[in-house]
Parts: sequence; C-alpha cells; structure tokens
Amino acid sequence: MHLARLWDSSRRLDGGYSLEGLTNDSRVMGVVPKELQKIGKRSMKTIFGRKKIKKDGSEGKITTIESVEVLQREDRELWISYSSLDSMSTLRLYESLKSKLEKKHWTFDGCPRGSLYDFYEEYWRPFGAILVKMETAGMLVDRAYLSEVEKVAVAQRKVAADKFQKWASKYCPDAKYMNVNSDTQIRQLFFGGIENRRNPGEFLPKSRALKVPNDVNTVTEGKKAPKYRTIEICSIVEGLKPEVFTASGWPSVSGDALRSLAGKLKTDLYTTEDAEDDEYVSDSEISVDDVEDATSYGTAYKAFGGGKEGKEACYAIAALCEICSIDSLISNFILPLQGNRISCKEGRIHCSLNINTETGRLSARAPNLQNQPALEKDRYKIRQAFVAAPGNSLIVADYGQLELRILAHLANCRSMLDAFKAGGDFHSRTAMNMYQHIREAVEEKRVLLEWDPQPGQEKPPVPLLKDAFGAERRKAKMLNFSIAYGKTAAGLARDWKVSKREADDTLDLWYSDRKEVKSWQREQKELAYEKSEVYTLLGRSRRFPNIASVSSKQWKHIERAAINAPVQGSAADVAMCAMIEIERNTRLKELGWTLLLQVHDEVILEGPSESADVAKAIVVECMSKPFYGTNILSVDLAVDAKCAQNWYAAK
DNA sequence: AAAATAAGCCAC
DNA sequence: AAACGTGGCTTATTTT
Repeated sequence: MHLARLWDSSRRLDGGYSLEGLTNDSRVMGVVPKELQKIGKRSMKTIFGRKKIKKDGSEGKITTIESVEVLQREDRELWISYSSLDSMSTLRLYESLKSKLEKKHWTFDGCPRGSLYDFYEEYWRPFGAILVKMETAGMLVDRAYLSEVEKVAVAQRKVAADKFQKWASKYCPDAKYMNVNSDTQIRQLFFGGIENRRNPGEFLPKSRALKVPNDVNTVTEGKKAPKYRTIEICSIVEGLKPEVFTASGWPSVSGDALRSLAGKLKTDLYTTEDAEDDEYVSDSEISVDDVEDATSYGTAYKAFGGGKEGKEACYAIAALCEICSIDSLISNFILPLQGNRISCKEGRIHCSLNINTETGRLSARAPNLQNQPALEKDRYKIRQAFVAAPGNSLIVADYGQLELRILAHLANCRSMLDAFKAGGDFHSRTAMNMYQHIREAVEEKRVLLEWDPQPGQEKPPVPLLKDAFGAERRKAKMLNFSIAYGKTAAGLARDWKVSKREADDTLDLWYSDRKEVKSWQREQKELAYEKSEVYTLLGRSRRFPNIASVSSKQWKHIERAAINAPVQGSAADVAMCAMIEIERNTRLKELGWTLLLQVHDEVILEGPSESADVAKAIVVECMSKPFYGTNILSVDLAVDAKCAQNWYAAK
C-alpha cells in the first residue's frame, strides 16, 4: 500500500501543515512543523497513524506508521517523493514498511519471484513513479462547459422541487419549506408513525419538528435573523409499506426505494427545456396511461387512494427522485470540478492516486476522478468536461470483461475460455449456455449470437440474441458481474425480487457449464481457512488475520472476499503491468504521449492529435501484452481504445 | 464550533 | 437470519 503516494496535506495551517491520507476506515494523520514549511524544501517528518476495526474483524490500534520524505509541489501541496529515494533510503523504507505492510494484510511469501522486496523493486517502484507523474500531469477541465451545465441542472432541479413541494404541501403545509435533501425529513413525510424493524416498539413519531435554514428573512430591529427555524413535518400517508430498510432499521428513502414507490414513470419532462410544459406533459402522460394500469405506477398509487391522487403522488415522488439525483450530480461533480481547491491555474485537475486497497487496485481522491458519472447516469455529460489541451487528443483504452477473463484463467474454466476464444458478445454466449431454448434457437439459426455488419447488409437477416432474448441476456450479464463478487442466492433474490428458490435455480444454470469456477471458489475458501490468505496472479496475497476468532457473519464476509480478492487483485496486477509497459514504451514517449489517469480497467493518455492513431495502436499492444510484451494468461486480453477530444466522446 | 456518524450515491 | 467485492465523497444530523 503505502509506497507511491501516501498522504495529502490539507490546508489547515495552524501551526503546521496537517497531513492526512488513506481511507475513511484507516485514516492517517500527522503534522509538518513550521520550520519545514519552506517552499521546495525537502523535509522529514514522522506521521502518526490510526486504524479502525474493519469488516473482516481485523482490528487496528493507534500506531506510528513511518517517517517519510516529504516534498512540496510547486503550486499545490505536500506530497511524498518516494520515487526519488536513493537505494539506501529505499532499503530503509522497505525494512520499516515491511512489518507494517504485513500487518495490513500484504505479504509476498507466495510470490513466484521471491520476496516483497523483489516485487517492490520490479513493480511498485516503477509503478509509484508513474503515479507521481500522472498526478503531476493532471487532467484539463473545461470549466466554462461545467458552468453552463450547472445552470441547466439548477433550473431542472427547481422545476422538480417546485412540483414536489407543491404536491406535498397539500398534505402537510410546512412541506413547502422542507429540505428535500434531508433523508430525515423525507422519511418523516412518508413513513411517520412506522415501527423500527430492528427495535420493535420504537416508532417514528407521527409528526416532528425539524430545522430548516431560515431564508425567510424576518428582520427584527437590532437582532439578526436566526440561522435556522423549525417547521413541523407530519406523516402524509397511512400504510405505505417500506420494502427496503436502512442498517438501523428505519425505512430507506434511497433513490431505489423512492422509485419503487413511484413506479416506472416516464419523467422525460425534465429533459425538455420547456419548463412551462410541466403540467401539460404529465397530464398527457396520465391520460395516455390506463387508469388502473398498476404496472406503471408504484406502491404509492394505492397508498394515496388510487385515482387522481394516486397518480399525482407517483409523479411527485418521481420528481423527488429527480431532485435527489440532480443534487447529487451538482454537489459531487459539477461544483467541485469547478472549484479552486483542486484545480491549478491552467485548469488542470490533480488527484491523488493511492495504492491503499485490500486487493491492490488504486484509489483516487481529492478529488476522486475514478467515480465520474458514466453512460446513462451522466445526464449532464460531465465527462465531456474532461478535455485534451489544444492540439492534443485523449486516448481512452479499456479492457473488455477483464475480471471475467481473469476468473476464466484462474479457474481454468473450459466453457469460459472457449467463449472468450470464440469472441463476440460474452453475455449473449453466457445466456445461450444457460438456457436450452436459446441454444436451440441459435443452432436452428433463428437468432444470431452476434453480427458483424457486412458491406451491403443493413440489418441482420434474423434477430440478434440480445434482442430476441433480452431478459435472459440481462440476467446472464448480471450474473457474470455478480459471481466474481461472491454474490449469494439470497442477494440475487432480493435484487430481482424473486424467491430464493428461483434465484438458486438461476445460479445453478450459470454454474451448470462452469463447474471449474465452483470448485475454484471452494479452493479459495479453503485456502483462506488453512493459510489465512489468498493470492493474486503475481503472488501478492490478501491476508485474513485472526481468522480463528471471527464471528460467522465475519467469516461469510471473508469467504466472499477470498473469492473476490484473487480476481480483483489479479485484474489490478494486469492493469499495473500494462501501465508500466506503456510507460516503458519509448516510441510513445517520443511522440509525446503521457498517462493521465487509470480507472481500474481503463487508462487515459494525452498527446498530440497528429500521432493519436499511432499511439492508440501502441497502447492497445501494451495492454494486450502487459507482461514484458507477452500475455501469460490462457485467455486473450481484449482492449477497446478510442481517440477523442474529451472523455465522454471516447467512450 | 468541531468531530463523528448515518445514509446515500458515484465508479469499476 | 443470512445484504455483492473494492473504493471516495457529500449532506444532514447527532454527539462531544
């Protein structure tokens, strides 16, 4: 973990820079004293660490982590230059880190190449140097674009908020002033009076006074207006049955829970610019829908008495969902990406890349560039704001089904390996292998597994599998994603809202021609139990300390982690090697291309537009053969790469 | 007023 | 009973 980029300094300058790093679960803090705060000066400082109890039961206590070398970056913040350490310092760092690393679940005893130090020398030191370069390079952000997007988002939020509050205030007058962003208030509104699921006997009050910001300026002479005032929020409906609960036993008011109340309504009214059409559009929606069409309305329909009121409730709740999702995009992405805190003068944005995960993946923070909205979720096309500098282009290259390929390799699963060898749409192929009737349809050429448009052909001669058997393919796809994470039948049953038995059957179908996966997973669990660790492709291990003294719940978590860690960790190994390979490529360097970001199975580079195509081919080559120019896996590594002016266009 | 927690949402 | 792995971050609310 702590090799490349450990700490971040916050700008709290009282008495010194305070350093902070890592995750919420194991945060590390320390201070750089005043006398070492000169710009550009190297300094040494002890950093103190704190650990918390983790999910698998390993417990932390307050420990001194390490003395590390700290540099000041010219324009931003303190960071550790570990890549510039000389060999003696490296050795010292290694010696002192070794025990800490092992405590933090990292060992390399199973590493085919030898000790932790070998691994460090061969992979982590060059990898760390790459991360440092990437952080320094940063990504260019188009702030003007974001500011336009912000206006649109704020306007759409207002439309939805007005709609919802107008509706809610019919049932509870003060709802006009409520904070729709407060889950407490929303919960009170819909579930007031309900019993806690975990603590029977504990009830949510029917009505409750809650604080809201006091924007109604009741200016009294000589007194400043109080910051908050209280409003009374009462339950507006009886007998709404919650389907999802939070950890503490109260009904969840997450987007998913609310959407299930509202039902599958088309709320495309917010994608049009005509806010005035609001009422009209929803009315037309209602008139088109059959009154008793229970499939398009959610559980709120009946709870609010059906009919007009029921419909209005569903549309209002749908609007509430809109508000929440818009708010989330604004406050998590649109605003911070424009902020000064994380951007430099040139408009390039620099995150921290850390090797601090259990599996060896990277994490990114300040800001986290690895969780920018993608695909349908990216309704404001936020990724379009990540652009190449003038004259430059971005290359975005990602692996196709990396983790599934890793799983196929690790488990040596014939069926999966064959499917990958055959190429084409893996999920369709999974669906075919799962369902007899699909297989027959394919064999009798009633549907096409996949289709390469030939010149002269406009559409396939027979339907594609993914269209003809969409539901089955979707199931197969979800299973493909879930299996490697160790999902159980119970979890599937809940997600799909089917019986446990049904989920079991579907799971059996998935495993029916993938027996090797099942036995591989069993082996991993045994390994975890017998050796207290499991291994990745390159021999890194994830440890499960004090495995003997864990509860059954913790043991279940360890089992799933034991299945997941080799897959996720090996994928991380592949991604790391690919990046080292890219960095090592001299041609790419001559052409002026540099790595900017990694998002687990995806890398982003920037360089001159004129050499984009050449560079793209090189990147694909590096990623396909990431181990010193070869691919040691028994499965091909598919890479999809695109060049474009921005991140959105390249996906 | 600051720190901690709960809940939620984003990514792969 | 039984919640899918790995992360970061924001807001509202409660605790100190």
